[in-house]
Amino acid sequence: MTTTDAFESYLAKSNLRVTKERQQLYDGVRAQKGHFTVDTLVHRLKESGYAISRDTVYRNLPLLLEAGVVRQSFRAGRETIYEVDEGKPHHDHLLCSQCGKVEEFVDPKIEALQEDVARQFEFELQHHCHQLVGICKKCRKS
Amino acid sequence: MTTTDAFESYLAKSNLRVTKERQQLYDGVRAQKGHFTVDTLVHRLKESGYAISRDTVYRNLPLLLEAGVVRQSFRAGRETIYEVDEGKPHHDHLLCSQCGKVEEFVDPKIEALQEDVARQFEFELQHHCHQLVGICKKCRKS
DNA sequence: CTCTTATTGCAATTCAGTCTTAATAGGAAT
DNA sequence: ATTCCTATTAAGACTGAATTGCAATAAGAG
Ligand SMILES: [Mn+2]
Ligand SMILES: [Mn+2]
Ligand SMILES: [Zn+2]
Ligand SMILES: [Zn+2]
Repeated sequence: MTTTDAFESYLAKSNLRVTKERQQLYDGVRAQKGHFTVDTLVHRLKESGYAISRDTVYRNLPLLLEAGVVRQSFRAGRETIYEVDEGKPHHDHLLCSQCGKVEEFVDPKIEALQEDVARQFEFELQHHCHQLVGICKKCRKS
Repeated sequence: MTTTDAFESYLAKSNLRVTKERQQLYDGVRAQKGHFTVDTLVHRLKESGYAISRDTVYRNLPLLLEAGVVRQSFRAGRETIYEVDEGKPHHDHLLCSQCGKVEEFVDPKIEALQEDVARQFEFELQHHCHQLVGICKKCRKS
C-alpha cells in the first residue's frame, strides 16, 4: 500500500523521481512542530534515522516550497526560518527581541489594506512579509 | 568654523572619537539618494575620494543607526538595504519581484492596527518590517 | 535486466558580515 | 608643543548560510 502523498503527486506531475531521500524528507518535514531552520531539520532527520545530507535538503527545498509542503516563515539573523505549510493558514509574526519568542497573528483588516496599497501602486500582489518586533510581557518584567 | 553636526554630537555624548573616517562616512552617507547597500556605499565613498575600508563602515554602522543617521530599510536576498534616516519619515516598501523596483508607502491605518496587534499579545512594539512583494505595472505588460 | 540520466554526497566555493592584530592617530594631560 | 594612553583603523583571516561542480549511484523507462 503505497501512500500517495501530496509531495509524490507533485513529483509525478513535474516528472521528478521519487527517491528514498525525498520520501524521508517529506515525512521528516511534516513531523516538525512550529518553526525550524534547515540545520535543525537535518539534525532531527538524522536523529530519526533519516541520514539525508544538508545539500539534498537545500536542493529539495524549492520543491517543497512549490509543492506547498513548507513555507518560508521569516528570517532570524542570517537564517531562514521555515514551517509546515500543508493545511496551516497564512499568518504573520510577532517576535520578542530579548528572548526570541515567536507569536503568530492574522489581521484580516491589515490583509485587506495591503491589497489596497498594492492596487494603488498598480502592483499585482504575490506575497508579503510582515513582522512586528517588540518586547514580550515576560521580558518586560525583568 | 567646525560644523557641529548630528553625528558629532552623538559621538561626543557617547565619548567616542571624531575621526576623519567618521566625518567622511557621515558626509558620504547623507549624500546617498534612495536605497543602498554597504558595498555600493563603500564604492561611492571611494569615488568621492573618501577611502574608507569596508570594515570601518561595518564597525560604524551601529553608531549611524543609533544616531539616527541611517536606517535599516529592508533585505534583498542576503544583503541589507539602508537609506538615510535624518528627516525622512517612517515608511514601508513594495517590491517588484521581476525588475526589483522599490516603491515606498505609509498607511496610517495599518500602522495603527499593528499597535492593536502588539497590545493584544502584550508586546511593547519597538519596530516592524513590512514588505509587499508583487509584479509592477510595467513588468506585467511583458 | 539494461541503459540513460536525474539525483545524491562530498568538497570546494561564494558572499555578507565579523574578528584578530599590528600600526596609527585622537585628544587629554602635562 | 610634547607625551602618552588607548580608541580606532586597514588588511586579511575567518564564519556560517547557501550554492555549485563533479564523480558515483540509483530511479525507473524500455
Ligand atoms: Mn508561523
Ligand atoms: Mn525607503
Ligand atoms: Zn521575550
Ligand atoms: Zn517590475
